[in-house]
Amino acid sequence: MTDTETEKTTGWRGSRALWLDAARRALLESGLEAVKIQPLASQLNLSRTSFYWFFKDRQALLDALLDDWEARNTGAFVLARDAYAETIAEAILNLIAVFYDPDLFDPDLDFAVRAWGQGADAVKARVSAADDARLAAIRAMFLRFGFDPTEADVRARTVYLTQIGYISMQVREDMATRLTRVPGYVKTFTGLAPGHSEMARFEARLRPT
Amino acid sequence: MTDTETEKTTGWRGSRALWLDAARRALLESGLEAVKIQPLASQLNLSRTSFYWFFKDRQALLDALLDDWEARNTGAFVLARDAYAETIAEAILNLIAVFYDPDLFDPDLDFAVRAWGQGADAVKARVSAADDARLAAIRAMFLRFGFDPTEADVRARTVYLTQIGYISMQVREDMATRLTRVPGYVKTFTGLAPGHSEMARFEARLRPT
DNA sequence: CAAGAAATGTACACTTATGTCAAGAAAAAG
DNA sequence: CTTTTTCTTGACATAAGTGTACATTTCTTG
Repeated sequence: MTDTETEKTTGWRGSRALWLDAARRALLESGLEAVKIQPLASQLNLSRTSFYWFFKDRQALLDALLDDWEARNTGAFVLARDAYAETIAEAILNLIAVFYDPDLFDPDLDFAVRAWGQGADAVKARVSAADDARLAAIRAMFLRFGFDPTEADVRARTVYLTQIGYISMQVREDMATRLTRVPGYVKTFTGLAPGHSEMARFEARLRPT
Repeated sequence: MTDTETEKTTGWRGSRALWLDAARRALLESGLEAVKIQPLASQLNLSRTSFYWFFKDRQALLDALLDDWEARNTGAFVLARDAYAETIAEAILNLIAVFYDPDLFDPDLDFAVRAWGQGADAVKARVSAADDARLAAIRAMFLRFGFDPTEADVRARTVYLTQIGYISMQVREDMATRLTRVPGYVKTFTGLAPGHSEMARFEARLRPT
């Protein structure tokens, strides 16, 4: 039960990570309602009660799931905030790149946790805390480029809420479609269109994905 | 069983509308998971099985709930699109007024339905359709004021997604706090700050709420 | 290869939900 | 005040989920 992060491969069929992964998949695809031990056991071809060797009860699984979300989707914003940028447009492009990178930010997971929070106050509180921290990071970017506090706040909100809105719409678009809108967004967000070299650098960065 | 919209007051304890209201409250406060017949019956102090006189089964209740959402949160956008406006700033203010008016648009219900859609494809489809219609209405506003199609699209998205994002964050702020950000939003959304008289007209409109 | 630890599975007890049926009470209509 | 329609309820059958106890298997280690 000592969770030292690095789970070495055992000869056993099940594992804590296996149940957790299955739980996350269920949460992503069908919401909290689908995170039930019995169905997960079927998917894993394991006896339902085997679960209780790894987790005390269902609540322990849900707690682990929330920790997992926080670990995955946090830090990306701090990364973007501290990234090098010569103009506000470049800074915003850095941020957008984070949103577009599945390794740094998982939009579906974020939405699923948000939906989950509707019914669970403890979850809602953690989501709120994350929102505050993220907004603060974005606001810092605008402040650094000389926007006055009030305007920095509103612009940061516009950037962040637009992303949360996009995530909440649960759209599935290919990268090409999304990219066509990026210059427009940057212009709207900052009041200034991005330069050609800035866009080129941005697109190059997205390529290896 | 003939549902002629105008439910007259009967001497009976229960009614279709009573169950539907309770269901909506449950959906709003705790999500779909809470929309169960047994708990609702307890809240209403009615026998659980009484429900089946008004609805065929649980699914029928959920269908009604979705119809209810569509009836409530549709049309508001068309209203805003067709409202009189001399400038794009005024047009956007008309739209924001719709979002801020609980009689025209219920943000919590919208979020709850969106969260519900995560697990139910049929629901997701209806939400998507609503999103498309709403985006189209907002895009039309920008087009009417001479924005070119690409820019109108991105700006419409920014406006709409910002709202959906705000709704999804489930924040509880008083009207005064929200109002302070409105001029900033209009400036970001349209590229032009609203005039004093425009803001005055907007605030006056919100007053009777 | 024996012994112990790690994981699995079976049986049981319990809870909460759904939906049907038929008996009955309460309004409304006559 | 009777009849009829509308609504209410309790009993039943069923399903899906939770969690505990204990026996059993399967790996790992000495």
